[in-house]
Amino acid sequence: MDTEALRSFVRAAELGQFRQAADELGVTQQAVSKRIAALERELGVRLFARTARGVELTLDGQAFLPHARSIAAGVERAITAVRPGSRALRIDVLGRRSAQAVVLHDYWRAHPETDLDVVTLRVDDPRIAVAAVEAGEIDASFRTVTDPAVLPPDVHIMHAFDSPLELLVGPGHPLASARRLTPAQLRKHRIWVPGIAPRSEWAEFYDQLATDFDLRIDAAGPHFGDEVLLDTLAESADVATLVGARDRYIWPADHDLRRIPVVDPTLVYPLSLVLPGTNPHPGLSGITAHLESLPRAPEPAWLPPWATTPRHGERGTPTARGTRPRAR
Amino acid sequence: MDTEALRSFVRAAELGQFRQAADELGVTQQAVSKRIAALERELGVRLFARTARGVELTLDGQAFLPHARSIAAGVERAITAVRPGSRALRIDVLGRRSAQAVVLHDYWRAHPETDLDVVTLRVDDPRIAVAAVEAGEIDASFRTVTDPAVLPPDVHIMHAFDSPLELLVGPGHPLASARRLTPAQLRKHRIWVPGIAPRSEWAEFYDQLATDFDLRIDAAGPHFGDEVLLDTLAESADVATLVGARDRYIWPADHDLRRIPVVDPTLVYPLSLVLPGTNPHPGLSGITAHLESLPRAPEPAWLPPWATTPRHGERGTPTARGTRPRAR
DNA sequence: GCAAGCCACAACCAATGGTTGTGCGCCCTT
DNA sequence: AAGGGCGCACAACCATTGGTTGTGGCTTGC
Repeated sequence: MDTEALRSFVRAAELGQFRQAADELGVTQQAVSKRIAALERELGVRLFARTARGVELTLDGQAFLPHARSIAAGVERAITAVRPGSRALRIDVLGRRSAQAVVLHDYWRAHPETDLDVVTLRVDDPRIAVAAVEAGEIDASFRTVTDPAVLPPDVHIMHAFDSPLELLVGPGHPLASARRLTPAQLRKHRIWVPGIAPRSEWAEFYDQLATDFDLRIDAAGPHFGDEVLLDTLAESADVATLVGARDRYIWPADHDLRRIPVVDPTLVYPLSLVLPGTNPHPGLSGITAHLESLPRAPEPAWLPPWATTPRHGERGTPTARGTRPRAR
Repeated sequence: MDTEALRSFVRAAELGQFRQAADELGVTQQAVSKRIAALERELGVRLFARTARGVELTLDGQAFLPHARSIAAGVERAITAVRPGSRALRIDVLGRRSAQAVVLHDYWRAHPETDLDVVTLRVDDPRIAVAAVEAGEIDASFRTVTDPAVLPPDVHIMHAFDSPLELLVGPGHPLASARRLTPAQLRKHRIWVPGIAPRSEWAEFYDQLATDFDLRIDAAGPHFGDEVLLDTLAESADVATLVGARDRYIWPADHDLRRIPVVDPTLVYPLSLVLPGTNPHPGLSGITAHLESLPRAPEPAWLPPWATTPRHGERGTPTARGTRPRAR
């Protein structure tokens, strides 16, 4: 099926004439006639009744019209999604089930008119993401640059939102029935976070976390996918992992996994957004405003030392907050 | 843009290989390669990065994929909407702004998975609608057959829902500030209902209404469209019309038209649905169940004598209720 | 009765979209 | 290091499509 034929059909149905539609579309009347005839042949039904003063829709044509409109609009959106120069807002997330994607989805549901495309760079190195933002291939990226020195001058970074961590354990784990946990209670338990690339933002985060609270965080081993991780957790009595509270993991109901909030202090993974300093995409301001409206994690909270952006309405360095949990 | 190329793109993106996609689609690998190349040329971007073991999506390809999926799904729905034999549920309404369309829209919003097409036969004669139902061109029609003798044996009719009437007047009309009106209060005022075909269900209804309540109902004159009617009402100090309470008329805000409920008794236009007795469309049962769940108009109510279907939970003939309003 | 307007058909031609055959590059094996 | 396997791209070829112009039939309105 040819989408040009669909557009011709829509226009002819709206105008009631092949001739006018043809003029608007810049082709001859005969071309429109052939396009419609081809559509009718392909569908096996008559779409128009030919009258003396033009055409009018048959019942099949009436039923077909809204679908044709919707397809033509979809084609339009698809083209704007990739059109070089003025394409739709494009944001890089680490995964479709991540809290980042959830936050973007929330924004899109509140502003459904936004042409927003969510993509994944499939690389761990934040420098590649920064380069992609700088080159304009993506309009923003949920990455953290722990060393601000690597940022080019026309690339900025902002705090996106706080992602409080929860412990994810199977039903046989000794902590499975806890309603909430403190970091101190995690001390003797093995926490397995596979698939962490060395020297990545996640590695640094877990290193710091393990040091500050004396935890047994095991980042070794390849990551065979979420399914393997979740299966392992479900069957094991001594393996736990940490997940973001807003991450959307999906597991079979019979796995009976439990998410347990960690509090006092809340362990916060601070997510950042890498953005271009010059010529940002016009749709980006809505996203940043939405991010700034999100509440920060509740106090007391622990954040890694490289989260140098001060929390709203606060003075002092977050590093000071980070090294020792502080009661509110 | 060719939708076959889009389907190829989606399948290739999902499988990560042109070869497999080509096998599934029943064409050669070279054909898929050419289709994708044509898409890329048309869009002006590269959709796939060619690797040694197949292909993987570029950022543009990632952004394009959900749109391509949505278009392909739309094409699928468009085809099922008209496919002879097993097409989508198709229901005839008198107009897109009528209460009938509103009720169908309500149903569809509650059951968005329903493939439902709303069409309009554009004829006044209910016998044509009955013939269309009998022939299977439409699956149901919101028409009223006042003489059941014309119904073929395999076509049925059911009460659909009650449509209480409201008076629609401009700001200069003497009744414009009323909160509600009784039929007796309408007696001296001219009520204009243009575009009523003689001997149609509407003509019979208004005839009966005028007789029973001694009203001045003027059904003469051609109907030049809703805009003309609404403009006339807005400017006139002595013309009013009747509209269904759920009809969706749209008028400019500065027209300042008012809808005034008519009560004591409520004037009810009883809408019916014409359906086939044999081989009804499988999706029809949901519609009829929805219609039966709708509340009847509040008592006291006036209905035309030919509304012979007894109201739920009532005995006796509605004709008796019709000739004289009865208090609850 | 005739002119005007609109759609369909015919003839023609360029371009498309499919095929088969082949070449190139990468990975993995030996 | 060499070679086979695999997967995509390019070339050549051909049937079909999708555009054009020209024309005819039909209805409508003057």
